[in-house]
Amino acid sequence: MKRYFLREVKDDLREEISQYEYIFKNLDEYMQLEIFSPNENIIDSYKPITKLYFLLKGKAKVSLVHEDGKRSIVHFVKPEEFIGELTLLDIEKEHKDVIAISECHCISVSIEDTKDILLKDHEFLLILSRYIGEKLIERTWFASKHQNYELKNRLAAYILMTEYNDIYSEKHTETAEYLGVSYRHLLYTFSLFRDEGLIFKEKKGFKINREGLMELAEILK
Amino acid sequence: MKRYFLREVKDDLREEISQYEYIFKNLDEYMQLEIFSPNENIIDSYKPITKLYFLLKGKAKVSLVHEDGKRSIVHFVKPEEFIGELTLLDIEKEHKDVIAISECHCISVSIEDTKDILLKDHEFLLILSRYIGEKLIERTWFASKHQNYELKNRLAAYILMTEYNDIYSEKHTETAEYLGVSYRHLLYTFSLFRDEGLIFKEKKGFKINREGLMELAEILK
DNA sequence: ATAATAATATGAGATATATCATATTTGAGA
DNA sequence: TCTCAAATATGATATATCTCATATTATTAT
Repeated sequence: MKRYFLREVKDDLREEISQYEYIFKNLDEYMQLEIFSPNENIIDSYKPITKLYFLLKGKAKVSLVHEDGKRSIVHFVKPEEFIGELTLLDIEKEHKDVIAISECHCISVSIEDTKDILLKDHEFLLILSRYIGEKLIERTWFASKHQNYELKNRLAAYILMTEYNDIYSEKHTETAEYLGVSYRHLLYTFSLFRDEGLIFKEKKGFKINREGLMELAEILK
Repeated sequence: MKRYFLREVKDDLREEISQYEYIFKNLDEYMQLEIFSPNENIIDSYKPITKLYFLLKGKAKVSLVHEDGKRSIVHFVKPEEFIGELTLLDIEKEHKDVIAISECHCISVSIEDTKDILLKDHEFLLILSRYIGEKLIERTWFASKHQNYELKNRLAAYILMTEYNDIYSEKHTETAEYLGVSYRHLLYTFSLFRDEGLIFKEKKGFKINREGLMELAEILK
């Protein structure tokens, strides 16, 4: 992980950051830019969280390990999302791992230094409430669909959600941990999709048949 | 549903309400007391939400109906919880049904009238963020356990969570919709629990064998 | 009190998903 | 380049959970 003070940051990047200054008003002196490499931990579940992060670029996964050793991915963090906000609010007893999937650029501020300011700032708190509320809505939706529909429907929706230019190229291991099914069963469903012409293997990922997948996914709404 | 202005409310009840005035500071003129009977809708998914509620007494269920007609209960609302807060924040496109299970006493304030005040009040927003954040943590935990453990473990944990004086007396229909399994399968698991001496049927509900259930539940942590 | 509706119960059979075993391929680090 | 761990892949078998059918018993509303 590389860390920079704002004044050390190159102009173009500083420009990018300045676009989010309305969130961390007057906290320039506390803001740093941190860059994480793929597979690097942004947050470690066994280390205390000391900073609030705001992701500018990249993708990270939030995951936990169950008592029986299996792992669940509970969220994929994307740009313009916070990391560590529940610790800022002092409501999380045990936190999760956050691991960079691709290179991640984050704004960071020390919780200790900025908590008193942020938690009295109604504009910040409104942004934060909305962010947490949207995550709650998204997770509630996801969990209720998980409870009610089988993998083929959820997988179709997930492929459509993550494809880019008609190519799906997520890792099967991560997909299984996110969708909460065994790797084996995920692969059965992939081979079913291939048999039915819903996906076509390419060197890099799978070409998708959008209409076919939408038909399977639409029951989730 | 019966609705009262604060001034109409009896002294002892007004006393009870005044304990929460730190939440709705200076909004006395907007506050009302609403009383819902069991099975009455506090929120209807097909009607717009116009009020923010704060539950004082009673229990309510938040549920949704899937495209295929099945119902999921996503949350049980208990005293000191909000209802309608995601609408206040303007982030919920489709909201859910909220139905009183027992008689529910709620403080209500009109969103239209109080939004401008509440969303600029950092003390209120901090309370709200924490409330939403705690729900997020709880729901994330619940969903990940659902993905990873089978019904017998989750049911044992749920029985321990809801029992009162060693008696479990939730409705099977609601439990099935909350735990996200078919009613049939829930009943199979109940009869398994009876065979194994984990619960004993009584006139009103089931007597529980706490140690036995804890053994099954402990893997969830 | 009566009818209608919801909740509780149980059986038979189907299937979505898990477990375990094992082999091949890919990618990252020394 | 080589090595080792991770990711991909496939088979065989077990089981957790679902669907549908059908009765009985409580509750609620008229």
